[in-house]
Amino acid sequence: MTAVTRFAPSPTGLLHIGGARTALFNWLFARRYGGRFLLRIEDTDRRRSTEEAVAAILDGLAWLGLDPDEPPSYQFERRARHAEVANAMLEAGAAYRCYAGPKELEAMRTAATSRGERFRYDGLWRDRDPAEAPVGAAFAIRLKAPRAGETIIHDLVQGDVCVANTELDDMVLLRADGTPTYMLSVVVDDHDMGVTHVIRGDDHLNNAFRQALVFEAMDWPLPAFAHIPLIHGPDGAKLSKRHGALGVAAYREMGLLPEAVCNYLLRLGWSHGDAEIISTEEAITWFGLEAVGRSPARFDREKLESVNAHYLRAVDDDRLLALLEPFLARPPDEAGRARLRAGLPALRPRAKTLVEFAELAAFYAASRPVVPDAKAARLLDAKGARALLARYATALEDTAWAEAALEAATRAFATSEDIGLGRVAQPARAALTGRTASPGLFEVLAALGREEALGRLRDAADSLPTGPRRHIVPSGASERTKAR
RNA sequence: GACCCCAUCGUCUAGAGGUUAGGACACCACCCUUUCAAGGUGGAGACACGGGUUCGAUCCCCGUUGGGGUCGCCA
Repeated sequence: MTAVTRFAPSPTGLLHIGGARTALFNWLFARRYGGRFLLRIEDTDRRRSTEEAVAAILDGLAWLGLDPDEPPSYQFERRARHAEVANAMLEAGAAYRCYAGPKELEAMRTAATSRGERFRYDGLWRDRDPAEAPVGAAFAIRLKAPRAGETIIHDLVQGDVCVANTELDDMVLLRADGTPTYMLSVVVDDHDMGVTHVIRGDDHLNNAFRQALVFEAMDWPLPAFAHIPLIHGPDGAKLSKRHGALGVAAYREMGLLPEAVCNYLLRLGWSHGDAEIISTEEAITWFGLEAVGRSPARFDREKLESVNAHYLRAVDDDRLLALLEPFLARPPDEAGRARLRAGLPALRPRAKTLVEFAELAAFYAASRPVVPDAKAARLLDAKGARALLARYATALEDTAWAEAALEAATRAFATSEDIGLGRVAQPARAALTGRTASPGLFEVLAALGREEALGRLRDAADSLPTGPRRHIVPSGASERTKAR
């Protein structure tokens, strides 16, 4: 089988998470069956389509690595072809001219609503003698839909879905201004592009019936349909602005990795046994529409971040460093970058996102003097802490600068001071990182390097108490000054 | 409201007539421990309800309830 799939977004907003998943499934399906994945920008709504939205879609797909196999096509450019098909249908008697104006349609709609019915065009001009048409008036071309029987879609995900043709109305194919509607354009384009599998959101399932009618009217082969369940927000309703329907760019800014986003999205509505972390290669060999679930899934940010944490550990150092820099408050200097690189391994299991990672890594990138946060300051201001750090720095001076040796030296120092390891580790951590929580002390010391580490220790030993009320105290009295 | 779709732990899901109903995220406890993580061990936690079919239903059928989607000369 040679599959041709397509992703067909309308450029009226961001590439949101649902669209991204639709694109992913289409991309995967094409890869799986050695076919082609196409991108079609459905920009026939001229008022709402924007250049920025097109750019956002292209950028988003590129970031996710879901590149189309051919340059994107733009639906509006094919309007002449669409009109041609509409006219062919008119010729064939599969469509007719409708002269009903907006006011008449509105009346129909309100009448239907008041009767508690679903609005359907009532076929006013369907069988009317064209001779009665107002001369020179604008007309729309409507599909002459069957009025009896039923239409069945053999959906690859939803199964056979059947609807009575009385539910379907004579939809507009070509507007009064001569532009094609979505319903027409989609069918013509899917046919002309040779699309074999239409994989899209469940919200299009109802459209599939109408589109099937057009395929039928033109005697074109029907593509296979696969309507995948929508992604819902935490409250169970379709993901929308309400939940902050974010573009994929927002996920990048949250510090998420594209491979993590793809992995998470893949598992939303599709599964392969107990597999959770799935590489792209595995996804391509495993993916299939038969394993796509039928029920909608809720978006869970925590799980996404957990998947991201997993991928964060696997990113190689160079890429991670590059990824991290935009998230750092200020770009590190050469030495800072080297410290950061050395500190990477111990940081990896501690961050779920690049934002968190950058936050945790800041102390490596920053240069002296380290400014302690409130809790760290309290530790440093504790009685005897600064003097202890001074002695500790001295004790480390001749130590070989490697984790094991540093640990041995530190333990020996604690023993000589007759205190527990924590009593020296905690203030040292505060001096070294400015925080009370950090990677292990010895990892930090090693990554910082001898000069920087001893410098930071002595900076803290030499500085004055940093409590909220900073008074200048006579030297020697500092130990009695309580930080409160 | 009409039409269509859906229904297993809080969430994502495995399961395709017989299972102690499995895994993941989150949660709780313990272990490890210089802090925070990570890791390890353990725990709590689900088949919406009612009828069928069957020797036997999470699984098949019907209904109920609940949730969702669609009802444009938007896409």
